[in-house]
Amino acid sequence: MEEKPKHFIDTIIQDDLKSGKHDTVITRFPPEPNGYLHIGHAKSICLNFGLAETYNGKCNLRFDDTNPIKEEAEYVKSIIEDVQWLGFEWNELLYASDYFQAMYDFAQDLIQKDKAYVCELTPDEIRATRGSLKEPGQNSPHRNRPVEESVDLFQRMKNGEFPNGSMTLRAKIDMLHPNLNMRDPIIYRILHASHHRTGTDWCVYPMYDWAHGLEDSIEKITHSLCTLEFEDHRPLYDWFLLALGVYKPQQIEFARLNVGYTLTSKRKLMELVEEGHVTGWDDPRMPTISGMRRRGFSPEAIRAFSDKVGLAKRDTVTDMALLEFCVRDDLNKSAARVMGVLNPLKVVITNYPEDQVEELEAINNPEDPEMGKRKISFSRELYVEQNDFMEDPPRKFFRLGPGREVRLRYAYFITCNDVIKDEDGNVVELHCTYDPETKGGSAPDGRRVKGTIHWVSAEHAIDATVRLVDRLFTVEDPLAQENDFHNYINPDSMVELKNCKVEPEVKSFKPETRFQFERLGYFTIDRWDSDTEDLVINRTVTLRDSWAKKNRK
RNA sequence: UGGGGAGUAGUCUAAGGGUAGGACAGCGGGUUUUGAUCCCGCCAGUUGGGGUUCGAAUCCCUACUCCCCAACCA
Repeated sequence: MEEKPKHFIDTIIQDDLKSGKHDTVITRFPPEPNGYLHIGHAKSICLNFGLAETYNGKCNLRFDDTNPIKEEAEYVKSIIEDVQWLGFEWNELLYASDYFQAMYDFAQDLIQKDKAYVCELTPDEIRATRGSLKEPGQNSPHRNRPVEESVDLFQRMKNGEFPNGSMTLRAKIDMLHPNLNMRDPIIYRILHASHHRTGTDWCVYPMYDWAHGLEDSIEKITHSLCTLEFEDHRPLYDWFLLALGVYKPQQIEFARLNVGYTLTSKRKLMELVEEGHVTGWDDPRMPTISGMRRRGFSPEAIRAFSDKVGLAKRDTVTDMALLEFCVRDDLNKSAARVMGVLNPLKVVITNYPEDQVEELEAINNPEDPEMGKRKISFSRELYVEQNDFMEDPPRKFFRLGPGREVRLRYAYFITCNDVIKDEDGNVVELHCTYDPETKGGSAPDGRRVKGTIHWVSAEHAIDATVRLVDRLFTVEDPLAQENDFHNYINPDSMVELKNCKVEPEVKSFKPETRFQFERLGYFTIDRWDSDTEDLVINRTVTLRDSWAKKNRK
């Protein structure tokens, strides 16, 4: 608590604690269950739960379920799962719908105070009389109807006596107000719809501005954090709570997170799902929490990222590279290493005995000795990566080429003698010799090799399908382009490789195990599509590759 | 041309009158049985113009640029 504040909201909280305005911190994460949570929500979750954690306060998970037309129980379920997976515990699990009766009662109170009225204007008429950015609005003809009449009408709205759209309850504020939100905003609309929790109990549903402040107030939220677009709503938030004379939390706005080469808009993500550009909300390419999970991102990495992106009030696009850094940084420490060959090229060790098999020792994680060692089988026929061989390599290519010697990781030095091709001239096999003196990978004569490559024993390797997951879009900001964002969907965002050859060790990995294929990247076992018959592996992120980078230029 | 916000290296973010700092990215080097990790170094910034001040990213004026608001969405 004595710590230097991490950002402007942290500063406000520390000041409030110091001044005695509050003696505790109560925050909330208030998602609408109308879609899956994405990386932007992860930032908000980490912020709200993190602040509560830091100051020994509380954070509620509260579903802002005031619009039955868009909300579904499926989304509630996914959101609960996502928050838990990220590793946070809520103080209470709540729903705005828990407060429907209380909100209704407060609305009656507002009418009694002559600060709200039932309006019978149609949606078109309301729009027409709201004015515009530079034109003031006009009063509704029902604005000054007697309180009793509004009381009666509102009750009958609730009782379902009127059709959708025929009436609204509006706050009586100021149709001339320069802030459009203050021009007699609607606080209740008629909706004959079934709600995921309250069924058909209600025919009227509160609007966001009415509901949200009340939810915060009822829960005694100290700091109500939301994104910048609600800055214009703060005067209304305050007006309602002041008008009712109830506890008023402080709303504080921060800039939402944007990340390059992807989208953080629930609506647009839903389009990608519904139009079949991805396989679902949790497609490994999606920036949803469930998508990132399936791709192999760890909760720790996402939390570290949320911490590193910072918090301020300006619109920004965070570099995807930062997210990738956080993922690598965490997985480097935690993920076991194994070997896998994505594009296999057969290698025959011509001087290695036909039926011999040796068990060689390999380190599971050089960053963590606790993770131990394992045995890997070596034999006469192996697979190596196709791009670890070049027929006519440049000098700086530290891998296999005719006459070149390399080290097979944890095994032997081998030298390439013959290149076997098919009739089309494609390299299909290499004939190499090994140096029996170099077992384990070091030469007694002190001879050094420039390259070390990964391999698997042909006889022992198992097949796997590997999905190379890449950025979803071809441009950094798909919404800032001349054309619709659909034009920038990356056609190679997920390339599936069949018949990859991997260490048999991988078969023992449970779904969602995160591991490294040495020299390639971090991978995970797909939580849905993989089984013991058909191993399906997603590439989370590549390793940094300065060789590839050099060649790109 | 109504209202509300915001402008600091390529990106994100500190510094609130006193040496513009950190992270990511990039570049260079060292170690290395992963061209990974790790270590060292470098590059690079206050939107423009005035003013106040010994001293301004910070205070004042002004210009400019960008974002949000006209759902019975949240």
